[in-house]
Amino acid sequence: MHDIKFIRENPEAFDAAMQRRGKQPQSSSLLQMDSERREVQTELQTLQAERNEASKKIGEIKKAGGDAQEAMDAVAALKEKMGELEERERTIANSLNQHLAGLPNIMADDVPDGADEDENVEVHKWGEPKGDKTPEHYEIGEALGMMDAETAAKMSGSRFTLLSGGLARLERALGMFFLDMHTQEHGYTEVSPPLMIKDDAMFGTGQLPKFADDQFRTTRDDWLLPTSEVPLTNIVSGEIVDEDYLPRRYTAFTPCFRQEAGAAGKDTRGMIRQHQFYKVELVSVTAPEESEAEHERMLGCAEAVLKKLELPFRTVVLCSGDTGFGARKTFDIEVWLPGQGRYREISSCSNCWDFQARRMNARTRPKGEKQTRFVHTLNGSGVAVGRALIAVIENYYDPADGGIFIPEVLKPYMGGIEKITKEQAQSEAA
RNA sequence: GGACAGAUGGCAGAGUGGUUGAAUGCACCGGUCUUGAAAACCGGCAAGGGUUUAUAGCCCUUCCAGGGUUCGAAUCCCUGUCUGUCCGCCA
Repeated sequence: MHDIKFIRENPEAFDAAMQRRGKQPQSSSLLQMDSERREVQTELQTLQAERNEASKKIGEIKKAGGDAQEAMDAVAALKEKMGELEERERTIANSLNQHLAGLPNIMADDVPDGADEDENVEVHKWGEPKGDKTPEHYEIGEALGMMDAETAAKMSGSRFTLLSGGLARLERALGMFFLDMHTQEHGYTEVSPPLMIKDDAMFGTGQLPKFADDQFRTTRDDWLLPTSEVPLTNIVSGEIVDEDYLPRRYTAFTPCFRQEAGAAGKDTRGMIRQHQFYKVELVSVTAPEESEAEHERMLGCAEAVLKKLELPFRTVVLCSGDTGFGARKTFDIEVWLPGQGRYREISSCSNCWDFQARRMNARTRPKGEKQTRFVHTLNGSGVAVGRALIAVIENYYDPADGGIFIPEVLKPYMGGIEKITKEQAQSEAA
């Protein structure tokens, strides 16, 4: 959500910022609504002042036992005009707010210009991709008998997968491992949030009103969370957080639900793009001047888990055309998938600045000061569990027998086994 | 799902139609006292908006939200949301 005052004072800067988002200049129409609103407001307030004054007098006359009829008639005459102005003010204000709520965040100056993901700029690279092409994860999983899209489709339709045996456990192991890293080594507080979310909270993080089509809705008009960014960030909605308690760092391991409405035909095979997937999310709430450093820190936390898994990755800063609605700046981490022979997104870390905080009215008050200010919010995947599973399957694939080696750090979570194999699946089935 | 109760400033909590934007306590800020601190005492302390060179003044709005009654609403009426308690059902 944008601050109309900022737009009033910096109309050119605002238009330039929207232009980077591929939007027409907005300020003149916004400011016209704004000045019209203020005009109506001033007029209305003059009448309200008159009414208040007269009402006070009526009270005094009545108290003294006099006849206030004349004064009462005078006030009654004001009412019609006031009702009209109130109605106009409400209409203009609603329209202004709707426009403001639909505009994306202003991007940071160091976000590179670019049209789409091809123009993202690499900032880190870690690990050496193995040259050998492997089968894709779903080929490996199906061959093992532990990844079954058909059975999932039977009960749930397309874009669902049923995992079993070693792969089901591997998914769980990844989630546990990420959570333990972030809580024990990175200082995040583990949260187990609700998965059904109300309109207001979805508005707060920016999924509404523009992206309703990407979400699932329940029969009681809740939304299924598309990411635990929503509940984790909304922890501070409507709050005034003591600045001594910042930064706050939350993490959660939850399913995420997405329609993938705009992705028809993309990644239709396998687990890359599903209606339901697990993700470990990181959310930070910081004082305004801390958020840029926190953004780098958060990125480091996400990269750390991939390093521990020894999965090659590269990190890019998203260009202007690829940066999401609520973000001021976003890093994506892309993990190497030997089955596809390319890097694929596994984490997205965004600094939202005060954009979400304004929408959800999340503030902080420096100690001893009267004035509150909006917090900054950040979110990042730490990392997407479903895609991490794919990466492990392909990067730890053993072409000799079609099995999957267990990464060292996951062994404690896998009952100490070294490898997932087909024999294992069969013996478990037997 | 049924019944009842409630929603007031950072927090707790008064306030049932007329100088109530709101008692009181806590927290916070300034001061007196003190070597310093604590205690005690004195004073201050809501937010948003309009107007404005102004963080001065003046004005408006806000006691969950939206509508209504009234010259006038925190206070009365209706609708909605949320919270709590009890009952039912239930992992």
